[in-house]
Amino acid sequence: MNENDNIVCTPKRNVLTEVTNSTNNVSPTANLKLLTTVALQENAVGNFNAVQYPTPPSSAVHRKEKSLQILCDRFLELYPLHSNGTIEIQLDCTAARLGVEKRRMYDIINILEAMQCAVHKRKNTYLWYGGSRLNAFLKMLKKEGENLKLSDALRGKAPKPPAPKHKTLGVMAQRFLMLFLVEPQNTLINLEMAVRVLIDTNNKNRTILSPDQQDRQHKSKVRRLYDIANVFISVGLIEKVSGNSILKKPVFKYVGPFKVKKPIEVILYTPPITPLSMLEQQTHNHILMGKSKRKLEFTAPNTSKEIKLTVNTTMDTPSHKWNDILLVADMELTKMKCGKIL
DNA sequence: TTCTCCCGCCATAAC
DNA sequence: GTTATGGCGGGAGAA
Repeated sequence: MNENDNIVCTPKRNVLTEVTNSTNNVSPTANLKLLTTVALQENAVGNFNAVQYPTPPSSAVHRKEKSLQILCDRFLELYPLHSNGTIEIQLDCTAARLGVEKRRMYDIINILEAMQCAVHKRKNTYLWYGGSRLNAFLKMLKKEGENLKLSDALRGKAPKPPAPKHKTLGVMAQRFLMLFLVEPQNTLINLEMAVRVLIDTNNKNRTILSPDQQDRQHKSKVRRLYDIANVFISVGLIEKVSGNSILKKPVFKYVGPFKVKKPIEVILYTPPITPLSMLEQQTHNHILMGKSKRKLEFTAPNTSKEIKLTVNTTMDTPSHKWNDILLVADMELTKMKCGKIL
């Protein structure tokens, strides 16, 4: 008898297919997902002391039920925007509680971090501020959007802002939001036009990209904006407006700063929403700036001057303005189509 | 057929 | 060297 016979071999990955009744091999990520589910079920029996979200078999879960918007909704149930003080978020635990892969948590937390709802504290750990600093940050974003002349860039009257080097998703989220903030209330923006403003077409790499590569890059950015838009909808910053007569594709409208999710949550969690003072901002700047090389462009207001600016909340924007913006969108799409043909 | 966007590979940063 | 993070695009469900 060989002594190696007593050594327990590492099980083959596809052994879990017996549990899932799948005939296919199980990837490492799928293994993790399954283990997470099993852990959840065991924790449900034990004392997990948390809201449980048992994960139904993937075959029973519709695509829409797994959307980033719904996932973010559930995330915000765990960590409300109106929570008092700061909460420490363990990313892996949160992913397990929501029954999703950790990768999906990065999608959400990166966007929320870009909105200063959270800050990366250390490995696997984020500090959750909720919406406490959102109002002040939106004012800063509006100012920055004006500096970047995004409103003019939207109409082709100004150069597009330079491409971000790091934290693309977060930076794109900030810039996407800027587009709404620099425009009057009820301005409709669609993803195609947003992408064309947010992507720097003059960067060096652009010149060596083939039309096919450019097309793929464009589509990739649109995909990212869908992700961002879904999180923004969940947060209550924007709404999807469908069924307009000019554009077939949905457009988005700013409805922020952010919504109160449910009446019961107002009772449980909601203090009055108060803009963060500059003093408080400065106190936390060292945390917000971080030391990561993967930085966001805008992390905190820099001057007291910026705090004086207000977000345009005019409610009586004339309806012809909608048509104006839709016309811009239509022109952008037409230009894109023509450019593609040429 | 096109739109929407989930999923997970894999490169890079962080440790 | 290992692990954490996040860019990216394939491809499948929804419209």
